[in-house]
Formats: sequence, structure tokens, C-alpha cells
Amino acid sequence: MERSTKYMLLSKLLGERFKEKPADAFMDSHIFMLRGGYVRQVSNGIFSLLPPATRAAKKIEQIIREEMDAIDGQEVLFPVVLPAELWQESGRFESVGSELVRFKDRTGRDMVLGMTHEEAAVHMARGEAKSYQKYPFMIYQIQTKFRDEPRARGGLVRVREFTMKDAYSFHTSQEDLEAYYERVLEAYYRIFQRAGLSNVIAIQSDTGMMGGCKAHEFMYLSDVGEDTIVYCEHCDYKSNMEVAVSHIQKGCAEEQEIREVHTPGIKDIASLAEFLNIKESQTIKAAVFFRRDNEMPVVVFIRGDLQVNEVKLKKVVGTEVFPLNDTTGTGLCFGFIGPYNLNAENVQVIFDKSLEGEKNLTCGANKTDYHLMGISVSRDLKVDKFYDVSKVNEGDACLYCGSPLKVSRGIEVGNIFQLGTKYTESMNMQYMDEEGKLKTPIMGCYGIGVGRLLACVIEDNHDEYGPIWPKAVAPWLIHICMLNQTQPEVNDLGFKLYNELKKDWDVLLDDRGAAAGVQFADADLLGAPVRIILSKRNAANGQVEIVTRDKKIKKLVQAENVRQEVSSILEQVK
RNA sequence: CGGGGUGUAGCGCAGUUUGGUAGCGCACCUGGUUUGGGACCAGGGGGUCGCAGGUUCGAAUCCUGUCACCCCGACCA
Repeated sequence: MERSTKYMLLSKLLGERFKEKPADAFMDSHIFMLRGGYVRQVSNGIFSLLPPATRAAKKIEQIIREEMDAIDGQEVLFPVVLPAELWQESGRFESVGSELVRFKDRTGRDMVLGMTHEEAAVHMARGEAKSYQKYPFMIYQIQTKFRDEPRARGGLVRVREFTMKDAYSFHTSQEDLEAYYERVLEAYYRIFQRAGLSNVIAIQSDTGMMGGCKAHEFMYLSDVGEDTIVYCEHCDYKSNMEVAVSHIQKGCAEEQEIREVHTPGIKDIASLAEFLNIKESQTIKAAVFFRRDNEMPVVVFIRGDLQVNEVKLKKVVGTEVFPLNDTTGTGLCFGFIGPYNLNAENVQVIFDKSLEGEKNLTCGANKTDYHLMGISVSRDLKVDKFYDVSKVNEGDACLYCGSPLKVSRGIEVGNIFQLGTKYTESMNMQYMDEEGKLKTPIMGCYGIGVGRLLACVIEDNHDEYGPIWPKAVAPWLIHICMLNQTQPEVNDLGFKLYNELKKDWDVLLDDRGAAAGVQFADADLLGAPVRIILSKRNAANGQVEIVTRDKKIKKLVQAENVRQEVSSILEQVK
């Protein structure tokens, strides 16, 4: 019996492969992982990995490990289950929503499932790093996380339980953190490159529930990505849509008198612009939200052609906001809300910067079926402050160089944060500096989702038949097919090559005696970079065929030269 | 959490409108013929038709409830 999945007989490999497209999958990586016997869903967003995926994941983890060690990381392991007290110390037991799984243990003690490990890292570090002499240091783990996502989807791209590499660094100065942050950023680029993932960019991002000041997300650019990225082709500007900024072209309208117009049933900007034959950019849109703390509705006034960026708005109002659909009890005249003569006693009003200085605008009249035309913002409205709460649109001018901005989709495969002292301070972590004074360390954290990265590697490396694994990640490097296996010379040569090659490489031997088409289809799904094909007709000449999974190399070689040919071909493939 | 969709064998599906013995293709097992892109012949195993109630002589099919999964949105290190 084979004892190692490193080399393996295909007849023993666990994992049914099939040719039909699974009905529930729509992403290529998801389809191939199901069809190729890589993963099986156990529950929504919860997967088991079969041997091929396990092997590929381990290889990715090893790449990550090497690169983390290369920037002085020390590997550790935190628990999956943590006591609520730790999360109460940081304040996140209360502040994080229901994606944090909370439960009670046998004795009724509150516990959580780790969804990220800042608290655990500080808990470890504060007990072990009491002198400045230990600093700086970085600890990391590769560990299961659980987040009860409201909506898992796309196979391994967005799941509830997943393996993540998370790293935490501790510093005695902001400068030191920033210098280290740069080292991590470069290590991340090396990791993605080594894993065979092209087209990953680092972009500025929102810090979200992590807190802190500066953060980057590493985005694999892909049409099936869930995140929207704004970037400038001319300068270096790249940002998540959530925090993207742009220069908004201002109108140059003439000032006009205010006049009321009858607009029966015209409740949205598109129909208003059409009804009055004006541009959408000449209107003021009112978007209403409610605050999570339910204090009062938030009315955002923004130029009619723009949209409200809820992440930006959340930062301005200081709490989460949700679009308000139920109008009753707000005192607002829905569909006809305008900033002029608005009874704003019971609402919070925010003006977007797109309105600053604009003239001759049309807005709701705060009474049903009427709008006002000719509003000039500086003349007619009292605005204390304009905020940037608008979404960037493709083609907007870059704030830094003026070139038109581009918009793309991406999958977040990693992120890095400068956390500052958010956790070290709240959790009372201190060290003694050179002068004998107690100081609070400054912290950074850095994550990579292993399974998501694996899925992205397939997204980036596949054809219509299956994955084309980069050799650094491939479950097996060499896949031997024996056509006409009933012929002793084929069978014997197959096992001879298998036994020889497995000394140096991860090898899979198809010993099932299956039809050629079956063997090829399965080899495509398993995606080994190099395929060796044995057949009756070539065995007669002492030859075997070697092809690469990407079909770029295909050659007949003498059986006795296979080892060196494989070696040289492996040098050439990605 | 809102909107939509689907639950029948491991996978893909038909059957439900009009109630009457649980079906098809692929996969799996046995034997045989095959073998350069999912080949063929013969035989076989596998289902409480998501679950729970109800109507009925009789329910995959009709009614009520419930659960799960998928898609869009909301949400999200």
C-alpha cells in the first residue's frame, strides 16, 4: 500500500471526478475544485479538502512560511476557541457583529471562535515581551478561522471557515512599524508571485473593524471579484472603492432665481432630469439612511449624478448606516426631499463636497409633487461643512494627476494594517524602555487567506479542461498515463518510471487501465504541470511522450532519458 | 435581513400542471470486448422523492408549516 500522497497510484486516490458542471457553482475555481475531487461542501461556506487540495494548500502554506521566516517571523499557534474576556478587553466582544460566533462553555462562561487573533497575539506578547530588548518582533500562525459571514459564496473564495496566515508585529516606534510594514508588503508580493498568481496589486483600503490608520489590501484582479478597485494608469494611485477619492468636475451654470415647479409623481433623479430636460448633475439627490444606534435618520445631499459611498458615510457619522426604506415617522417628504427649507430638527444632514459652490440646481421642495429649480448652494443654503461621501465613477479625474480613473474588480487575497496602539493600549500591554519607563508598543497585523489564494491560483491558471497548476503549488508535478496498460511493456515501464521519478518529484501514476479519454480528462482536472504518456505504439520504439499541462511543450523521448527530460522541462514551466 | 430560485441515487436532470408500482444519462460493482480525448455488450447495487403535519382508498405530485442550498442586494480583516 502506498503510504504517502506525495507519490500516489490514481486507483487509490480518494476523490471522485466527474464531467458535468455542478449546478451550484459559477466560478471556474469552484467548478474545477468540485469536478476534480478537490473539495466538498459540508455546509454553507464550510468545506472539506480532499487530498489534491490539501496538498496544494500545504504547498502554499510552505511558501508563506518561508517568506514569513525570511522577514524574521516566529511561527506560533493560537487557540481557535477564546474566552470572551479577551475580546471584552479590546472592546470587540461588543463592537463586532454576529459574524463573531459567541457561545457558552459547560460552566456558562462566554466564549468566542477566533475570527482574527489580535487579542490572542497581544495576550501572548504582553506576557513575553516586557523589555525593549525583545523588540521589534513578529509572530505568525497558520490557523483555522471562523466567521459567520452573512453570505458565503464562490467555493473557497468566500467561506465561513477557512485557513489563514495571520501575523502580528510589535514595535517601539511608528517609524519602525512603517519600515517593517514595507518589508511585509514586499514579502507579500513575493508570496503571490511564487504561488503563481500574477496580477496582484496592493491598494489603499478601509481599516474597518480592525481600526488603525494605514492599510493595504492585496487584490487579485479578476472580473469575478467582489471588491471594486479604483486605479490611475498614469500615476500610482490605487484604492478600494470604499475609500477611493477623485476630483469632481464642477458645473459652470449661471446663477438663477429660485422657482417652484410642479413635478407630479417624479420621485427619482432619472425621471426628474428627463421631465425637466436637465442633466442629472444639475440636481441634488437626497439619500436617507438610518443609524445603527437609531438616533435619527441621516439625510445626505449629493449631486444627482453621483452615488453615496456608505463606507465613507459611516466614517463621517461615526456609526454604521443602512439605507432607509421605511419612511413613516421621519417627517420627511420622500421623493421630494431638498435642502432648502428643510425641517431638519429631527434629522442629521450631511452635504457632499460635490455640491460645494454649485449653482442653478434642482432639488425637492419638501412637499409632494414639487421641486425647486435655481438653487445656488452658497447663496441659498447654510452649510457648515462639506464632506466627501461620494462614490468615485470610472473616468473621474485622478486627485493626484488629473488622468481619468479606471475601475476594476478584484478578490482580496491578503491585507496589511498599521494598527497603532488600539489593542496594546486597550489590553494594557507595556514594556520597559531603555530609560526604565513603561511604554505601549505599536502594532501591525498582516493576513493571507490560504484557501482563497488557492482558488485564485486556479482562477489565474486554467483552461476549459481544468487547472494548470504552477509547479510551486501543484498537488503533483508529474502525472503518468498508461494507455494500453494491458500490454506488459507499457505496464512495466509505467511502474519503472513511477518508482524512479518519485524519488525526486511528486508523482501520480494512472494505473486504472481506463480509456485514453478518461485518463486525459482526469489528468487535466488534476492539472500536474508535466504529463508522461506511455502507449503501445511508442513503447515499441522505447519511447514515451512528455507534454506539459499548458500544452506548450510536447515531445517524444527515449524512455531512458525521461528523468533528465522531465528535469529540464520542469525548469521551463511556470 | 430583503427579493428571487431550487430541493427526486455520488453528479446532472425528467416526472409534479391532471394523485395510481421511483425514472433517465453519467459515476459505482461483476464478467467480457476495448484503449491517443470521457468506448461498448451483458448483468448488478444504491432512494424514507429535504423534513414534519394534513387531505385522500392511495401523495414525489394537492394543502400548511419548517429546514437546507443557490443567485441578486444588504453586510464583510
